[in-house]
Amino acid sequence: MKNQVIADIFREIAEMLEIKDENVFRIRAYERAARNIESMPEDIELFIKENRVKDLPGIGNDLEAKIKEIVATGGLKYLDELKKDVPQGIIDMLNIPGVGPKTAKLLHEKLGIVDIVMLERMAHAGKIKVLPGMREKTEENILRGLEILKRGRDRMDIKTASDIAFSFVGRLKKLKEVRKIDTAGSLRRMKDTVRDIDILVSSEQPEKVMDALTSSPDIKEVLAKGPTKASIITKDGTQVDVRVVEPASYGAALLYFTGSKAHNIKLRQLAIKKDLKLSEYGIFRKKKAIAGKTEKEMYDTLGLDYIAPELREDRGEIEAAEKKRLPMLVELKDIKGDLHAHSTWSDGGSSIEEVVLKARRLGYEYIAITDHSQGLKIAGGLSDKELDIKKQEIYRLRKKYSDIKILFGAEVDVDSDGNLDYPDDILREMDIVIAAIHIGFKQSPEKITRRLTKACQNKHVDIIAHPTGRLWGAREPYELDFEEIFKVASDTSTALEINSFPQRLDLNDIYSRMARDAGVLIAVNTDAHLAEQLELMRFGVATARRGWLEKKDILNTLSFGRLTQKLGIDW
DNA sequence: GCCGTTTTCGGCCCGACTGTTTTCAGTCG
Repeated sequence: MKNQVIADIFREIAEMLEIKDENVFRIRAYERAARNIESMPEDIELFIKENRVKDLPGIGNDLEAKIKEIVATGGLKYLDELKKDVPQGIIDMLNIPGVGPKTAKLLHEKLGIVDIVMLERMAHAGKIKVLPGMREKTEENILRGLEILKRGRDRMDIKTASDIAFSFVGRLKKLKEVRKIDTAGSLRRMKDTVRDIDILVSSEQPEKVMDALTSSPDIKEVLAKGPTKASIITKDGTQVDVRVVEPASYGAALLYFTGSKAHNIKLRQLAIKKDLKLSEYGIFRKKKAIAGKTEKEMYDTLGLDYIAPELREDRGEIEAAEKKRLPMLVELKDIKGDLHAHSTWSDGGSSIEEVVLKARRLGYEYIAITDHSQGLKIAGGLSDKELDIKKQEIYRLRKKYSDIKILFGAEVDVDSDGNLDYPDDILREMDIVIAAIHIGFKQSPEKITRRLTKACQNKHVDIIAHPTGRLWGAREPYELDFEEIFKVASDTSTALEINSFPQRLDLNDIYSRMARDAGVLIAVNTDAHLAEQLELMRFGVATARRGWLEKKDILNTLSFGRLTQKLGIDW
């Protein structure tokens, strides 16, 4: 899977060409290609094999050759050539908020600045404000940008972002000038990680909203403030962008502010084809506004079905909406139960009963209690004797709560050779068996792939949990031969999991879609270690939606009766 | 560098905010 490598190289080229002040459209061509390749739901090597690389949008003769070179050699001569002309230090300066290619180039040419350390020294020494087109303010802004860069504008996981946005929206909502308010941006699209928080407000008195916002006590810094738009940094270092529009433009602004950028660009191109103009204020024929109040109205006017925010990544959703062939995306209410939850029997913090009670409150038909297996000592894995006692406890609770089905199962460790941590005669007794890797992450992709396919081939295994092992901010996903895994999972009717934990969300959107296309069933589980964490399901469902999944693609949308048939549970 | 039911040449999404300007370039989303 070289998609990301290729995208990174193209993006690097685009940055260098910007510094070299090349034709902007040539630069955009590289950026566009990078975006497309990065987000495509198939492996680009497949396209090379089938000689269809040029079928990809934004790829012509030249980029096709470059893609082939990267896949064949791992590098690109053209990039090496560019690197001779453009010092890495200038590229690094582009990471400073407020510094773009023009400024970086000027700083390099006039002051010989080659890295960020040197830039900071020069700024403090007052050498920048004497350059043409620069004064005190510019120098201050560069220093401020350096501070922001140092503090790190890292991405947050979706739940953290969601929580911050929730409290922010809550406060702004109380203003009497605020008519409507929504979060937008990648948070509304439910991307797994989010960099900054976008909020859209509808109001007839934008200035008052701006004033209230920028004078709020939990704000550390105001980056920009105009009559309708402001960017601020909160005390915990999160950037929040707020835009205020009039009600007549609310839908257009929500559409624009939700993005993605690629989705917006494509919509605007579509508008141009129809002799219309699309902006955040509406859709215009000549000068006359013909849509803008709601998003639905905007899509209608373009001849498109309404596209859910989770799909707006320019991954074929606009074409599908034109043909009225968008998927009927799965919804949270379609989920009938959670098939992966822990209890105090292993490393969970809630008793089985607490988990069951929570599951009932969520209206589930069933809940699986799947504690760790014996080998995983650090997580309090259960021996076969303990399993017996736990089973008795589950039987007792089944009698007490007859309105929910409590499944007896385990999250069984897959050892470094692909063997399961319980023998078959124990697994046979379980309603549900989840296999997962918790050790040996550093093995070669081939070996990890073999471990997982071997686990799939065990007839007792129903689900593979968090297949790539990613822990956002802590552990990179391990590389796998997905084609092979999907094939074996499909052949053996083993479901792959979307794990709803915000640091996991693994499988991710792209791989979920690939898995589904390969005929693999998906299970959306929480892996809850506390009863309350059963509520994380909405993030897993969001990831499934981003992967274009429908109700029928997901194991735990089945009623209990259908589930027992599917899994061969003897109830 | 890509792309084409007006085109193989001449286009390429649209607008807000800032700082330096005296009408606009640079940056960002």
